Amino acid sequence: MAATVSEHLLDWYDAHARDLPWRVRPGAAPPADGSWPYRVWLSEVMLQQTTVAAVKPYFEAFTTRWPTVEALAAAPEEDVMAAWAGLGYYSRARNLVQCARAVARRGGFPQTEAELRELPGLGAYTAAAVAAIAFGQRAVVVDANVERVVARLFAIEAPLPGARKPIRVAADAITPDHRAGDFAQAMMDLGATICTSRDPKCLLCPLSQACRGRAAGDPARLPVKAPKKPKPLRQGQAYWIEREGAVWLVKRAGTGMLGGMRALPDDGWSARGDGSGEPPLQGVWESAGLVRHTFTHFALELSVHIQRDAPAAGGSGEWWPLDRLDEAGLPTLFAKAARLALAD
DNA sequence: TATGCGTGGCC
DNA sequence: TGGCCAAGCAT
Repeated sequence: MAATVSEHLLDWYDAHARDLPWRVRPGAAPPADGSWPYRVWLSEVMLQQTTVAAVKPYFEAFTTRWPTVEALAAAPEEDVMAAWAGLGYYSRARNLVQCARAVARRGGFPQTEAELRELPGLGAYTAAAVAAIAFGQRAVVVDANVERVVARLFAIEAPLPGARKPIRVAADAITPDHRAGDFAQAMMDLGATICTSRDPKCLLCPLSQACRGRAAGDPARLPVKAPKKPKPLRQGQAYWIEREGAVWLVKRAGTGMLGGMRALPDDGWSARGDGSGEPPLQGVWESAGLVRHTFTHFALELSVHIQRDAPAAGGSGEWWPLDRLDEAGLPTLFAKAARLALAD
């Protein structure tokens, strides 16, 4: 049965694999210029909790600008953070630079799952995925797609996240010794295109005959998930300080929310509570309106205030030319606030 | 094990 | 339209 599942799936993958910029077709040779593990790693990090559609333009931009891990390792962290702006989960960008530098120092990516797991930003999933896809190692690759497929295939009723262990055991049991990388990608393609969260297309599924979730009826209810906590609503202020065709930008603290990213000055709002309401400058402020933005764990209503012809701004920051604002690498929240201020 | 951490698309 | 969801990691 285990062999049957992986064989059916690999046959399906040979015929239906998605064509993605970071992939080679099943059976084709990877690029011979040594960039293959780099491209696999970069795509896997970008794809953490992020959709294929969102990743594509970033992957193209990164691999054009930094074609090798050595090139990325030599880049200023600031440039990488700015290039990552808009993709979210910015600790990934900080870890990306640290990882690239560690890999460049040691002369290339390690090839075992255990060594990969030691690199910054590589957890259980990414280490297994890189080991399997880039180096052909047998590894048990479990992401949200695999969890969904396996929970349905074996009709695992226990709710996530508690069900992680039995799901992993089941995934291990169906993972083949050969073509582990193709198998992992096939499971993810199946989850993304057939065994989708809503409205799974069982009639097109190569595993439907073996699927206990389908046999039990209503496979879409699996996997069962624990209820989510409600998101609090926070209020905050942001300040657009303009002078002679430039705006005052600050850099946020290295860790935590939007860590290390350029930003507008604000009043210290956070997931824990509202901002102080205190502007960073004296003077008259004009209201530019409200930005609503929902993060993973809270929603924010950000009031944007404008001061033009401002005197020298205090604290640390930089005057950023308005005609190059798109190069500042503002995360989406502050890009929205900037649009509001510029439209005013 | 629970929590903090982005964003955009979907219905 | 608001909640859900998407190739998770660090602590």
